[in-house]
Amino acid sequence: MGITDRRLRQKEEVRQNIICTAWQMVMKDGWHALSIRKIADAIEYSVPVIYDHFENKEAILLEFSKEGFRILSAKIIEARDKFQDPAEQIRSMADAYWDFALNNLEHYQLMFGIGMACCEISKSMPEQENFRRLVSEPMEELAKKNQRGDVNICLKYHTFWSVMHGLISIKIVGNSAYDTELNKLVLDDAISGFIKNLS
Amino acid sequence: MGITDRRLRQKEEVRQNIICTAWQMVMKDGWHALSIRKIADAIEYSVPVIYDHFENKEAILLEFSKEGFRILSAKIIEARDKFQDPAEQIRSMADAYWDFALNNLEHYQLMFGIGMACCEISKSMPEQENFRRLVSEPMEELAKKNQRGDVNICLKYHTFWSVMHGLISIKIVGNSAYDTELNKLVLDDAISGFIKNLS
DNA sequence: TTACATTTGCTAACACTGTTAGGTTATTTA
DNA sequence: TAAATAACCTAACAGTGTTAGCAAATGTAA
Repeated sequence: MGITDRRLRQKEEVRQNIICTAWQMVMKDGWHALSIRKIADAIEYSVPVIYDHFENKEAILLEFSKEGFRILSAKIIEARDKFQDPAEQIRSMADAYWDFALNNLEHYQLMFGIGMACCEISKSMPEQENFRRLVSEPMEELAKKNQRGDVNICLKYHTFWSVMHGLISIKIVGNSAYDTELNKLVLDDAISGFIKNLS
Repeated sequence: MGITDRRLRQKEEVRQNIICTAWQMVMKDGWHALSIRKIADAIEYSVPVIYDHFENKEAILLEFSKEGFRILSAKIIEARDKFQDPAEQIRSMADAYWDFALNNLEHYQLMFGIGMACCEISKSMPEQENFRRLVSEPMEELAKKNQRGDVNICLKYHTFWSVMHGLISIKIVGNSAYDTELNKLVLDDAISGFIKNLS
């Protein structure tokens, strides 16, 4: 009885050791630097031992993804319970979501699969700058037309792109969980609101 | 003269051949299945020839990212020029953006780095379902409070998440191109509009 | 205490990956 | 015809995830 207990405990310890070591690697050099061999080296076990605890490398990364959702949920609850008014609750939860993503960047990236190949887009990519200009121009025009000298076009551009990109990212990652028609409705809804805000 | 011309032409042909073959692979098995060796095999050249045309594997993928931006820009222009009214232009551009992303999924993924590890989130991930419920509840409450039986909570949840996720994705990928303060403003702006729409 | 069974852990290999050094062959220029 | 250059290949380096098969330690039962 006690013997099997201890064994299970020791096995769990090794498992935690794997996760902990893996996380240190992800934090230090990013998720792409994670390697089964390096983990095995660090925990001073041979490689196949890792496979006694995890089916494959992806399963380890999935662990962090799940952990991320757990942390996020906790933060969301905490934020919600600060208020009674539902509008305030939503605002508070949005803040919590935002803070979580920024403070747990690695978690968030693994949760939603952000930043794989073709990173470093930001620097000197004329294609992106061109796109930005194209989208901004009509916004500027609309603002001018409505005598809205106060609006920050750069900000509006970001809002616009965020709505678009966010919706699409979610559709791609969580494929077919919700149908395209609904997503289109969300888009129309969001963009209508966007334009209204600019008028 | 003509000789160097032909050489340049032939070199360009090989380059195009590499890109074309690589793209076929990406379309067939996804970007993760892309392999320098497989490309070399397909174009019937040895591996180092690839490196005469591209610095590394990422450079090939970057080519598709750039191509994606070119296609998107063209679509955006096309959509814009259908209208004179800027509000209509924005709406049209949003539609074009949407269509582009759905019709050029591989391009879009490479452009913004979506869907790396930890895919297949959709299926049976209680953590995500839990999160969805948590976020939806106050929305439902707010709608009820304002006697808005018409609003689709599922839709609102998606809009909410899209704004959040989109903003954050962009911040992560295009790191430090725009400062955090601006992004926070965008968030507040978007969420305020969101709540207003729900009242 | 001995014999068997089970768990645990390892070595070594398979089949890949991106990348590059160095040499060979063919083509072009002087 | 000889030197220079470009084109191209072989073979290797240093990794990667994953697994088959074996050895040793540990537990259980006779």
